[in-house]
Amino acid sequence: MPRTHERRSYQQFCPISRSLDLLGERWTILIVRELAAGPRRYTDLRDHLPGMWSNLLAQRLRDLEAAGIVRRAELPPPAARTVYELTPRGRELVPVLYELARFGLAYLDLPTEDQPLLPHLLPEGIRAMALIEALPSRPFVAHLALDVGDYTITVSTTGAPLVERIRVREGRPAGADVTLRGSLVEMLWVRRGDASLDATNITIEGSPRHVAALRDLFDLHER
Amino acid sequence: MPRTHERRSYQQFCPISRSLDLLGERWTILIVRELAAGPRRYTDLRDHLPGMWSNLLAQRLRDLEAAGIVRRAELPPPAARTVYELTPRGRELVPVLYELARFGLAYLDLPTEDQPLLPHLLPEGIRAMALIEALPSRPFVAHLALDVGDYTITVSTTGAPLVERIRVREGRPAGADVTLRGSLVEMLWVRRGDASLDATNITIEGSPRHVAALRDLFDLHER
DNA sequence: CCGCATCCGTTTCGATACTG
DNA sequence: CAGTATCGAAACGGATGCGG
Repeated sequence: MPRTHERRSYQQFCPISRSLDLLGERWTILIVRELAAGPRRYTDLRDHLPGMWSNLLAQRLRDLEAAGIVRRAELPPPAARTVYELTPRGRELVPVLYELARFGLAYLDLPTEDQPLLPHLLPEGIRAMALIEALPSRPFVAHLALDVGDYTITVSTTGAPLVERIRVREGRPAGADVTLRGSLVEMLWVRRGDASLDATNITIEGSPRHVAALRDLFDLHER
Repeated sequence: MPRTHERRSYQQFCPISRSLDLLGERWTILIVRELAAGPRRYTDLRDHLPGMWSNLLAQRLRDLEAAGIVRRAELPPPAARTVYELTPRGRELVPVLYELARFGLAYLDLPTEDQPLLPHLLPEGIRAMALIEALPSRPFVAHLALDVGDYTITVSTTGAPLVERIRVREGRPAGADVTLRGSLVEMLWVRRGDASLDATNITIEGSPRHVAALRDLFDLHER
C-alpha cells in the first residue's frame, strides 16, 4: 500500500504545479472546503462528502496532514473526540476556494433532487457571489433575508487576504445597515447577469449609501 | 469507444464542486495555465507539459472546449495553424491561477536539475509573488533586473479582477519608476519570509514613494 | 458508534506506437 | 503537425470488516 511514498508530482518549478501536487487529486479540495468552515470530525466529513469512500478520506487526510495543511486535534473532555482542522497554512487556501467558487457560479445549475441545497454550503456560496473588487471604504453589516434562511454579512475594511474582509454567517444580525429580501436563486440569476434586478422580487432597504454598497458588492444591478 | 459521456461529477449544489467537476482532473489546470499566456498550438502545449501524454492532452482539450473554457482558432495564412486559446469565460480562471500560485510559493523548492527554471513560467510566477492586497493608488512601472532576465511590471489602478491590474512581461521597460536588482531566488526567500531583505543582495532604486510601493507589492521588508 | 483498513472490480492515467 | 489506438499500471468507487 505505501509503495511509492513519493506522490505523483508534475515535476515543474512552478508554484501552480506545486499547489496541484498537493491539492490536485480528487476530493482533496472539497475536504479543505469542509474544514474551512471550522474543525470537523471524521464522520462529519464523511457525511458531507457523499460518494467519497472512507478509505479515500483517510488517505487524503493523511496526505493533507503530511503537507502541513491539516492537523488533528483532540477535543478536551467532555465529548473528547479527534477533530481535523486547517493549519494556518491551510487557511491560506481560503482565497483559492473563493476564486474557484466565483468561477463555478457560472456553471451552477438550479438545485435539483439530485443536488439538493445543502445548508452548510450556503455561507461560502453566498460569499462567492460577493466581489472583492467592490469592497467598500467603510465597514457595514447586511442582513440577507432569503427564502433559504437568514444570513449576516459583515464587511470590514482591514485584513488580508481580501476575501476574509467579507464574512457570511447563518442567522440575522443584531442591527443591520441594509437588508436584502428575496430568493437565493433570483440573487444568483442577477449576479450572473441572467436577469435584471428589476425583473425579480428582490428588495433592498437601507440608507442610499449602504444600499449602493450592497448592490455593488453583489453586482446586483439593472441592465 | 465505449465512453460514458457523463463525466464523473461530485453532484453537489456548490460552486466549488462545480468548478472541480470541470477542472479537477489531472493536467487540466496546467493546460489553462499555459493558455493564460496566450494562444498556443497543440505541440507547444505538449512541449510545455512534459509527462503529459498526447492522448490525454487531446482528451482534456476536448473537455475544456465542451465546457466553454477553451476554443480552437485557425490562424490565417501564412503559417495557417490550429491554435487553442481561452474563451472569455476561460480567462475568468486567471484569479484561480493566481491564488493557486500564491499558495504554492510556500512549497516551492529551489530549482534543480529535475525541475529546471522554465522561462515561460516566470512571468506568472513573478506575478504570484505580488500581492493584490497591496495594489497602490497610483499606477507605476517597475523594472526587475533579475539574474534570470529582465522583466517589466506594469501596475494599473483600474480593471477587474484585481490580479489583472498587475502585468508582468519579459524585457525591460522604456522607462521605469523603480528598478529592483537581484536574484529571483533571493526575492522568493524574502517574499516567503525565509530571509530579511537586508540579508540579500537585492537593491531597489527609485523615488521613495515608488520604492515603497514596490516593496509593499512584493512584501519585501526587513524583519 | 467512531475511525479507520482490507479487498476487488472499474475507470483513469502513463507510456509507446502509429496514422492522416 | 496534430492527433489516435492500445495496453499494463495506478487510482478510484464501492462494500465490508474490525479494533477501540
